[in-house]
Amino acid sequence: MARLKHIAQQRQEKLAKIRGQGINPYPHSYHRSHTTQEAVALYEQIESSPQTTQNTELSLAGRITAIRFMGKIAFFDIHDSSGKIQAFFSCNLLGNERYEFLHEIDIGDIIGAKGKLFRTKTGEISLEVNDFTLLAKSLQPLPEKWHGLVDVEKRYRQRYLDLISNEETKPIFKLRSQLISASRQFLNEREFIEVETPVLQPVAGGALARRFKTHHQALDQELYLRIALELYLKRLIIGGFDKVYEIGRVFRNEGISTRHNPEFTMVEIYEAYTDYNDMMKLVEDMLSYIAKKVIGKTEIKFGEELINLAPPWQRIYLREAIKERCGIDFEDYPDADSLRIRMKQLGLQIDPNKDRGRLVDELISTFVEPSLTQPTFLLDYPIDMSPLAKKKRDNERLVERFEGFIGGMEIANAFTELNDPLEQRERFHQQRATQPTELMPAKPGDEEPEAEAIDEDFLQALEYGMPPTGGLGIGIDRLVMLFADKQSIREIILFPQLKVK
RNA sequence: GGGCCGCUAGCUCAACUGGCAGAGCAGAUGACUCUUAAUCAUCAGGUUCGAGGUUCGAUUCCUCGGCGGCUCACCA
Repeated sequence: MARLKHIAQQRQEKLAKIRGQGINPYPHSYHRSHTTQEAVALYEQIESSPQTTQNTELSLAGRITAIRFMGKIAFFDIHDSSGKIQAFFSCNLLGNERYEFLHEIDIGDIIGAKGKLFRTKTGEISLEVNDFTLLAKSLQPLPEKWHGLVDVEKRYRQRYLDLISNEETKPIFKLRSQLISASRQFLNEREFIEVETPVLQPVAGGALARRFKTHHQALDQELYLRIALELYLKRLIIGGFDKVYEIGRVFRNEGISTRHNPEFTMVEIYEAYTDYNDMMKLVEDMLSYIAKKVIGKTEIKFGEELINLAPPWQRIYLREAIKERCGIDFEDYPDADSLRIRMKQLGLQIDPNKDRGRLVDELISTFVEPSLTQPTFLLDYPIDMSPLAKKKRDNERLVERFEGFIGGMEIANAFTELNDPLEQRERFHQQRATQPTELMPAKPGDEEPEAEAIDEDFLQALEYGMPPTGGLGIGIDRLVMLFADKQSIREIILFPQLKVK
């Protein structure tokens, strides 16, 4: 009883009272004729065309978010997913008994109401209710009406309350939905086919990240949650689907931050007989298509910046970008040790376990990434950090890879896919050899090394022959952050990962 | 995992240098036939995140722990 406090207890008493009157506080269904938004639009239309003064009865339903009694009349605010409308109740119209029953209704309850639309003296379109039905009794008090729910932790843990009481939350997730939907449209229009590949994988590859491990009982087999979509989508290219994509969740067992959630959504796109140049074109076209579709223009505001997504985006060679910003030409440092020494000279604190690829990555994120506000492609990465990309046509130490940056965030990653099965095998082995220790089992008690079991099944697939292919990955969450102008990934994921209390 | 900051009524926030833990909203009761952060009157509502410690006395100071925010590391 201490936990089920005062208000909840009072509401339970009301609930019992309602049941005592033979009323079911949780009926099975209710047929509404309009959403609140449709109702408001309907009345505006009726007003603007005087000849059709037909004002018919309609029925609405939603959650009560405010109650204002004024003696023998009352005003309730009713919210549904489309918006809000005011309901007007009067003792005259409802009769004493039904009017009195209104006192059993609380803020937070769901009701259905029938009546005709009108404008109040102060000009608000309202429903003059001649009949109403309780559809669900609420037993918990809602957050305060004026400030809403401010406590960030509660907003994430009880997202439904955030959605109910903070008006600005719902549009973010509508935007997210539209963005994903526009991505599908774009790709479908270009005759890509959408596929679904395993989330549970015996060998989770395609990226460098710690995995989540799980176990299948019946098979008595270890499985991993996927960390990328890549290796299965390439199998489909080999299988003869020339244009495939998948939008799906991937899982990375890494740190959590304002830009990282353990599970996040990626779209990966593969197209046979293209290379990374074609993929650049695809990213530009796709993002400006999405922008036009979702917000009607290619300019977006992100923080203080105005970003224009219209193609063509700036293209910079990675080597030049790094050299320009910190004076280091990574081509002068062919191994991790020499590069590390050079970086230490700049006052950087360097993790001694980092291999050359990771050191270059650190140069990017320290010196280059933050300044890439306008859409920019960084081109041609060192081979060390890209085991799945094909070498440059004229440089053995670089691969045909680009990353797309917007608003200082990495949004896209793409390469001309490596399709030489023997070289791929060799690169996997090299990668495993330089694997930093932190990807190895953390505790001595852990079983087999987690890092880089080689995906033999994938290598076998490659041996059957994969056409030259361009591949592209786009982080949907980052894209939503950009479009929603949010600096934290938790604001654009409905239920971000939090510790269990 | 490290650093900094935060946690007080259902919600939003106060409480000076350590001295009786308070307000608004939400709730209950009453008044009110056009309100909309309705208004007015009355009432109720607390393990001050948890456990220790210092003190005559702790929301306040100290230690440990929990959860969160920002940030660094890892990563995308």
